[in-house]
Amino acid sequence: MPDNLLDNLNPEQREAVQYLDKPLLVLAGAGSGKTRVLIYKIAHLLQKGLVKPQEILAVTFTNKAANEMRQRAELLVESQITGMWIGTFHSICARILRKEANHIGHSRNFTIYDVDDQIKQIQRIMEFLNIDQKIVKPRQVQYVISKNKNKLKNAPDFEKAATNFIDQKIANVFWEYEAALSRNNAFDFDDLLIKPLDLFTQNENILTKYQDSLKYILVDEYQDTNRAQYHFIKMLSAKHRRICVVGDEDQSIYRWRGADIENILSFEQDFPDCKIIRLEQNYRSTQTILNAANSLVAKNQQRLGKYLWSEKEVGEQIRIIPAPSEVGEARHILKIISEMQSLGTYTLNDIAVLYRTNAQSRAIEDQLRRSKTPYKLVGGTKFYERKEIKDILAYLKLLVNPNDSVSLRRVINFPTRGIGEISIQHIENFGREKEITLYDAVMDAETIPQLSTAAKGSLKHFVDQIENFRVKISQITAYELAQEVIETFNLRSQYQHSDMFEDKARFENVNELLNSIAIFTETNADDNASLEVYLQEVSLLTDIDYWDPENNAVTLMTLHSAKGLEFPIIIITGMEDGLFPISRALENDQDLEEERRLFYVGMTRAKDHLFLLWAQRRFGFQNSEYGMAYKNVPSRFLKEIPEGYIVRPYSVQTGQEWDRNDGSNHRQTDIDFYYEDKFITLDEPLLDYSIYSVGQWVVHDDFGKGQILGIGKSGNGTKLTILFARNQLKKIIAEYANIQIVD
DNA sequence: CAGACAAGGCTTTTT
DNA sequence: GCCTTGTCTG
Repeated sequence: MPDNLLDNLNPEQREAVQYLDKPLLVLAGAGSGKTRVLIYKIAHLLQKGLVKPQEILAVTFTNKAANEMRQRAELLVESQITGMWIGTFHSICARILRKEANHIGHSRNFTIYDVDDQIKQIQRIMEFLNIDQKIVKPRQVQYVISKNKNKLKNAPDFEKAATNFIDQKIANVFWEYEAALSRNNAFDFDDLLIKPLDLFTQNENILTKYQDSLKYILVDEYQDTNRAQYHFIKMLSAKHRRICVVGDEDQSIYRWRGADIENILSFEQDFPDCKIIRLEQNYRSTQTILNAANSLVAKNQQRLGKYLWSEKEVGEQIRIIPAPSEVGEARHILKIISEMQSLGTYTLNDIAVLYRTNAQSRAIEDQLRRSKTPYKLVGGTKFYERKEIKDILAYLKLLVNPNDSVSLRRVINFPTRGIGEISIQHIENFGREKEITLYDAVMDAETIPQLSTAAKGSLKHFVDQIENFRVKISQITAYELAQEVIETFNLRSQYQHSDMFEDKARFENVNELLNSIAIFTETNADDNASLEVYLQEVSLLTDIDYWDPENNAVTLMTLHSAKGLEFPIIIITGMEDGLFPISRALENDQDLEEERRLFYVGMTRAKDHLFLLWAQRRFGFQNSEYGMAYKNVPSRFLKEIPEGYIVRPYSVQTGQEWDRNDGSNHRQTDIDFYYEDKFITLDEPLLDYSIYSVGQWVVHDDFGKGQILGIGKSGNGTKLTILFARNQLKKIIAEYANIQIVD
């Protein structure tokens, strides 16, 4: 164990590590070594023998960060750290609920519902309550319920506040929803945070137990805590008050999820005797990048304020690059990648492409694939949300928790066993009458008069199979069980002999899932290797937890996912008003400030080079029209960066600017422009599956000359959106109309 | 009751 | 534009 543990820290970091007995707020700017402080603090506490590992509660933002933190602390103290409470709020709360479930009417084998499960449950309730799902949308109901639970408002609270018809309906669903989850022995994501609060409030002895045993509390990314999380740590630290929160109000980007920036802004009021330490030296970015980011975020009103400085070199200017379209933007990314690689100091791992919305990845992926550039995509369709994976997990969840009616409904006729929607209705009605769970109703299928003999036989067989497996849970490993379940119910073989590309991918995904269960079984000690723990942990994993920084490839992800990471080269795409900042945030200052913080987070991920790209036209939804290309205006944030830090290319737009409201026949010329003294031509067709391309001029028999604004499919035909003279916007099927391309 | 096809809705960001 | 959902047909 090294005695000079603290020598690697700067004075402020060292002070933060050694300040132990009172509440501490560390305001840590981007790249100022806050993770370092947390790791050294854990190591320091353990090395001095001040606390035992199981007496530390350390909350991180991702599971991945938790693992890394533990491993790096282990390196410092030169021994294994076991038993420490480290993880995300959600995983720590799940751990507590597992231990204490019986005190709040659940058992430890509870199921965790994701948004998809929640919506399924809500739909069933709405069917039961005869609420028209076209008028009140289940997705909306889920959103409202979650939003309220986030604010610690329960069904009675919501009902009291409900004034209009729709809210009253939602209130009814809210009540039923809570009852259903309770019957199902299930928690949703919000419950994981709320239920421990109920537990602590209702059982003072349990609260005391945790207050006494968790002697030191550390919270990372404090600016992104919500009300429930705030109460959670406040309750636990109330007695000993040995709490250290680390955060940066300028990086608060989860307001939409209930995060309350007030939690960090008002920490001083909550803990009047607290100490505040500012970490303002940035070790990550060049002075140019840092100064530009500082200037940007200084436009925000809601902040405590700090000014980051760096001893790193001035570095290259930030490059702003306009592209004609999202395809052009993607091609610029290729150019940047090859230019950066030609410097000889960077690998593909050093490059990340960031964007505001997941949908933007498509065009970029497309170009990367064509140029055979390896890339890794974070986010999008998450692994555990894929149908084939959810099917298998639903079987496993049902085995562990037969009360879970959402999972039961998912698998009761998959693979098909002749139990259709009508039969399920009969079973449900029966269960409701007898006040028994859906699974118990299925077990009693024999006595349900409305069911056909075939259905009864099929259900009997199904129940026998499930019961058989339930006995095995305690006898064989989670991996063996999953394997047998997959074999028995044909959950893999049905994808095996298919020629379809999707099925091949599904087959591989099933193998990958089995692999992950195998790893879990191997790496966890007996009592923690149970199927129930696996299922609960897996529900809380996110895509970033799988991101492999080693595997040599460019990383693609949302700006949100990039939080906490750093790369030598950052390319931020879609710097357009309406996309970033996103249109919905333009309406109020608070949302706009959050967008600005998000941009700040993106900029400060960069160590050496920063590129900001925008597309003059972009396909996709905009102005509530889909599949259309619209002219974009560069992001207002670009103007907020002082000119000295940026370099803009010279665009050779010889013609007038493109304007879809202008019926005149000028040709689009923004395909070509100068960039850093080089003349770049993007002369490949934008969409190579069609002889048509966006921007092309065509002649139509009736409408005359027009310009193609959008290309799409309609059945087997090609649907063209064309702007003709006198502002006539027409959608035309190319194969039926007589369209000539004008050169 | 299951598969095929058409219409409708929808995108911020995620535990 | 895409994906999910609903409806029609065998």
